[in-house]
Amino acid sequence: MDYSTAKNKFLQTWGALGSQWGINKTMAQIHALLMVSDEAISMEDIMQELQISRGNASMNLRALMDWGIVYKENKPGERREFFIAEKDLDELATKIAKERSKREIKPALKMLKEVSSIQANETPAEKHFVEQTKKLYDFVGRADEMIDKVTTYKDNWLGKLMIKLLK
Amino acid sequence: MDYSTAKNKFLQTWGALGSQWGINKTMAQIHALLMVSDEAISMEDIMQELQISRGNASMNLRALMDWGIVYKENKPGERREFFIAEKDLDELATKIAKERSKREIKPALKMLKEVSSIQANETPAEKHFVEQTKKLYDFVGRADEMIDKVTTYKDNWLGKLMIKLLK
DNA sequence: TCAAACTTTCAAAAATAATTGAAATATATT
DNA sequence: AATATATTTCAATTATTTTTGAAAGTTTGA
Repeated sequence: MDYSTAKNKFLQTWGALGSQWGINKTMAQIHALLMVSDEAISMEDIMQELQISRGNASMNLRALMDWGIVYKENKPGERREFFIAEKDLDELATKIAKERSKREIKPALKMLKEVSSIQANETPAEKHFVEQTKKLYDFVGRADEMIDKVTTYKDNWLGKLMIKLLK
Repeated sequence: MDYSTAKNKFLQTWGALGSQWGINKTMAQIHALLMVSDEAISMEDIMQELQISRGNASMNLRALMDWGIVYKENKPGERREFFIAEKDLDELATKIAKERSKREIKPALKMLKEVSSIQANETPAEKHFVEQTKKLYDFVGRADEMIDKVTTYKDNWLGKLMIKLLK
């Protein structure tokens, strides 16, 4: 397999993986492209490489910067903007985890807290509803916390020890 | 907030959360409905409660059973089928993790192995591509492994210790 | 074996999400 | 200030995903 084929395969598969996890395919692909590029890339080049429109490129680059995993880079003497990706994978994972937690998990937790706090009457149905949503609240809360801890401490000694122990 | 409002809010929000993580909204909602129900539910009742068609209910129940997180239950003297959800949340998380790993992560790993194995020439671009995809391969592989271990051992003493230590 | 009760399948329709492209806006240069 | 270059916005279009519903299939029991 040659470089160009490999690169295409990578961009293609990474985009599909993104989709499967609720991330816009183009967004995943732009990030993938920046990840494997040895230098900053202009919007023009991104459009060219992924065959996408200017609007699409602009919007998804904005989203990636909002996530904190892509940065602008200004080249001296160059008018247009260049982009680079966060390449430290631990840092990347941490940012993605924190962002998804904030945007998606935390609101779900809030809802679980609310609905599990209703005054249930004596029927089995209502009692069970409260019981289950309480359990779900505890569980999701713990999982969210754990992901946060695991990503935060991934590169320190404690984390390394744990990860080793888990092997 | 009364029971019916709370239940609706739960089903609604859980469905949205599913969507955000690449899971069919109805599939997430059927599972949610079964999770908080104190008894097995017929397809008819699921259709009724979520206001969905027979085909939709049938297909998504099939998918949930393929994931191994919903089971059929036969009531004596009853012709039609009833459904119950896996209610042990550790077990649920384990099954979801294993299934997503198998369907989505493993194929991505396979691709990363392939594309990072190309014979790169001396250009910085090709060298960097191989370097990055190799790193990605290692990282995704480790993450995949860790999720597997964490979920598998979640309810034994080792896991409990770790989780406590991570607090 | 037949018919009633129930479930599955899948092509067509509907709903949702992503993308385009051109006008508007912003920024830099002369 | 005027012009050129670059970026953003967003209504309209296109693509993708989900849902429907009726026909086909299956199972049970009379």
